[in-house]
Amino acid sequence: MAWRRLQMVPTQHQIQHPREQLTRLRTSELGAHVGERVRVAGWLHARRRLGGLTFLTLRDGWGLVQVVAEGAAAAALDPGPPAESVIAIEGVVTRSAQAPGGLEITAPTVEVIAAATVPPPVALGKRELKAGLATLLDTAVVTNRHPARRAVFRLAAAAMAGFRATLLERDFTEIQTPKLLAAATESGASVFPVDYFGRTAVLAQSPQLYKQMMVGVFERVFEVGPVFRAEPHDTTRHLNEYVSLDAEMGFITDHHDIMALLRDAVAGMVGAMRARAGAELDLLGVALPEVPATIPEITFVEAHELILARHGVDVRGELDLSPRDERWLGDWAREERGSDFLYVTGYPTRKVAFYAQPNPEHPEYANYFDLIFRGTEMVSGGQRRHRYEDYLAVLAERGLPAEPFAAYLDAFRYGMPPHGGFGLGLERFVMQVTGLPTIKLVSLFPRDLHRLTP
RNA sequence: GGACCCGUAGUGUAGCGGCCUAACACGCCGGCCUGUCACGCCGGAGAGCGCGAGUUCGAAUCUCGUCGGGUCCGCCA
Repeated sequence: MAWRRLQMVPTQHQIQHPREQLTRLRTSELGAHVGERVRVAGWLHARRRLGGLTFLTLRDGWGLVQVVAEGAAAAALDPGPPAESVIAIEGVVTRSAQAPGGLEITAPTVEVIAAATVPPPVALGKRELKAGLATLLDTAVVTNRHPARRAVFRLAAAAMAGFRATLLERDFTEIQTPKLLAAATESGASVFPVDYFGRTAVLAQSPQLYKQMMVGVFERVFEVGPVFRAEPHDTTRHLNEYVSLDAEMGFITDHHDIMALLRDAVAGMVGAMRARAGAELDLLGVALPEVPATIPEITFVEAHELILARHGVDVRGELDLSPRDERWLGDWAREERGSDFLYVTGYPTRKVAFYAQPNPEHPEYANYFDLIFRGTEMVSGGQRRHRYEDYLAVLAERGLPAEPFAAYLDAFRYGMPPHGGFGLGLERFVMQVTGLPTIKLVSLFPRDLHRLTP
């Protein structure tokens, strides 16, 4: 292992000009230190050797920087530590038109902090990762390091930050509801059972019931957290664990108040992606959507008529929209309304969850909406029922027992205002923004029908 | 749960009955190269074609089973 020679090579304790160890700078900070001798540390992203001249690319949590070694310094890097080894470099920040980004570090000394013991399974120093989905996911611990992969997750983080900021501005309180529950939060949905001290609990498939209860405490709440779905779905837009961005708010007139709130939340998410992750957007070549001041709205019934008129397919008897229908509606919104976003409102009451408030004038339709983003359903939301007796009636009508919902129903027994909210799938949003072909590439460690590791 | 597709070096692919003692690219190893930036050039190692059975004179190539992966639908975010 010839690179071990490096460990004998001068470290920061032995360099020619003994001094105290420099404070580590991030690669993103180097522009303010041109001409100074600095210390950077990170991963060995790439190496190009040209005889007496060696280029290293160092990657840290924020970016990349080129390091140029000549002469003896280059010889000391022959062959050097394997890719992805953790190294620290001290050298002079130099402005150079030839350097990527216009900056590079010259006259370096290289210290190996932790050598990689194997080469990465997929070459990480390339512009693109050449690996299939299964390889990418199975080796996510290292492939997620690639700048293009990391950028996706930074965008997700920016989206969450924008969501939080928007709701905090509007005096929402962030809450965390329990993920271990005694009973399913919504009827019919598949849940994961877990052993709870000898009893069977389930993983929360939605914060729905709890966030509604919390309207009784705070009026306005939101939550960013995981939800778990035991549905054995196997598609490019489903995960069995995903991040749900939930909001719930009291004293509304109807679902349109929620739709306006959601519009602002989405605009806040898009704005935060632009403000906080511009470099990542550039790297991925992502064009952010425009969020219209008012997102176009079409009713469920109108949507069916539209599909008949535009595509000659009669789905008027259906209780829902199929993925194909949603793609068609997305195309229509894009072409006819110039919007990537489209609200579909007024879903059939018997199709939506029991807590959905029916339209007072047309009780067969609910004050409910979906937000379609570029042809895929991204959000569901609406106005909830808020009267105790309405809940008793709907539970009875649907043949659901009241006992599992006792605490939930108590909230209404003790008085709740008209309220509503929504749940937005973070990964779906980021998938649609980035145009990635599968939602599994938007989750750090996706959980799907076949994958429980890593 | 239903329909369909695919499993070949570390990775991505080609080969689709004999020309395969399995090819190409990236990665890896060795050599040369002082401005690369998907560096370039030369050389090398690395798979016996997911696994099992069968058909055939002959199978990576055909059939069946099995395991693994994926796409679409249902359902949802």
